[in-house]
Amino acid sequence: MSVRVRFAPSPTGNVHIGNIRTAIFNWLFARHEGGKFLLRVEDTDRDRSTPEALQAVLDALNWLGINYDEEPLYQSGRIEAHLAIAEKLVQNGHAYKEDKGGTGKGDCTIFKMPGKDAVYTDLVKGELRKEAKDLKDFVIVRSDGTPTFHLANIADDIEMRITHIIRGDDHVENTFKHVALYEALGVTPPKYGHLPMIVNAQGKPYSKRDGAAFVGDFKAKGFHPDALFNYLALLGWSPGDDREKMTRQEMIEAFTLDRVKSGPSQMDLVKLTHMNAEYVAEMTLDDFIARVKDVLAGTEWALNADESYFRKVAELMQSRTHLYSYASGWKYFFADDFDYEEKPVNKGLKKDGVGQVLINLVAGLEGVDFLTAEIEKVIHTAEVAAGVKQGKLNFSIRVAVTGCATGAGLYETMVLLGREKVLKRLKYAADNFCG
RNA sequence: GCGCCCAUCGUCUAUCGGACAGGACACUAGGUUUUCAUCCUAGUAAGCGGGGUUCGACUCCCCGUGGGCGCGCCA
Repeated sequence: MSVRVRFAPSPTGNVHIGNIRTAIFNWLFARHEGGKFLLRVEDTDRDRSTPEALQAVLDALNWLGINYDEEPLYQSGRIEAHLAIAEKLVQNGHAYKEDKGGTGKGDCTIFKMPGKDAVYTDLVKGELRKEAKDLKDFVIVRSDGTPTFHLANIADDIEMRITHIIRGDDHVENTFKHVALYEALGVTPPKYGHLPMIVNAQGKPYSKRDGAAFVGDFKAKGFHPDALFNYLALLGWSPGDDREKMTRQEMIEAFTLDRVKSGPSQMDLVKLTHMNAEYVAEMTLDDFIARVKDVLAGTEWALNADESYFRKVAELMQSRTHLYSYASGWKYFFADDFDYEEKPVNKGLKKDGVGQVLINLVAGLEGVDFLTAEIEKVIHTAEVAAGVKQGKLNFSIRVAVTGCATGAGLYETMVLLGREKVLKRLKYAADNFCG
């Protein structure tokens, strides 16, 4: 029997990070087993399930490279089928109709639990059992005639011939109900595996308040999809050795559910960022430029930039770009109206004597070839003249020329900027910031 | 409240009874005879507590503690 798994999002426009990790584990499992990864769109909430919302979900999957097999199943088109199954259960004597709780809203259809202890073996948690007294009958069709989650869920899983259900931890208790439903229908239940949840620093479910929570947020913040995928795959799962940065293929080969941890894991944006930096550092320059330009779309100085000059800047900055969004700080390479950061200015420029040193530097830099070695010599000479230690002046010069405290190699940055801009900014800084 | 699940450095994790509990992020200290968000080196840091089982326990069992999840005509 070949493996068939599914990802079943509700198209509400956003895909939560916990849900996408579930998708990743399902996908990895399917690819590892040589099976199918299917998509089911749970669009029964007609108000929220707009075409745009569905497209957002599809975009998120596509962005992360999570491809699916076969045509998606739309749950909204299957209500008749769901109800037919409920009717069959009533006829079999496995379900009954009743005005539950005496609401006066009319009868709903209730599934009758078999009244025996339930047990199943979870692919990640092991054998789980529940006593009959803790298993209550539950509604499968509401009094307004609409099927509930439980009914729709198993009906569609049967229709899609799903063999393994890998889903969030919060569904463990439901599994006893679902298995009972399968058995009442005379269908062999699929295997279940429940994934622990992703929590925040407080141990609570990871949410929007903890920073980025939806796939789109990570894209907007400048994360590379492969890095997010890799990081999420390792949250709760490990290949068993010390590998962390892995290719898709390596993850597929190593992925098994018995290596999934059963306790919750805390999301660490700092570590994700580090992993992202590794992906960025090793990609080709062309790819890097394309991604960065995507982030910079709509930014005037970037749009108007000279191609080959932009390329040089990107080359210089790639290894220090942890997130694509860092590129928004490259403005000083392209335009003179960049912002000077307050702290570095206070620390590097607003000190006695710095202004004069910068002015002296202008004179020194006017007469030499504008190359790193020559620039270095001039700066050293200036340092000796000012009686400061070698390298001491670099920070002030950097702030004067770029407005930032950090960046690529100072001399390389100056060469790229060119003599004209450098001298102009040195003078500007001396005049405007230094005492 | 009842039921189920979980428990290794601050965080993500390795270890599936047997040598100094390993790696990564973060942090700290050096180095790269220039900054630095890159790179290199080193260091700090963990088995929740109590009982067992065993020659031997992080690993198995029990109790406690802590945390998570569930207990809807929500999904």
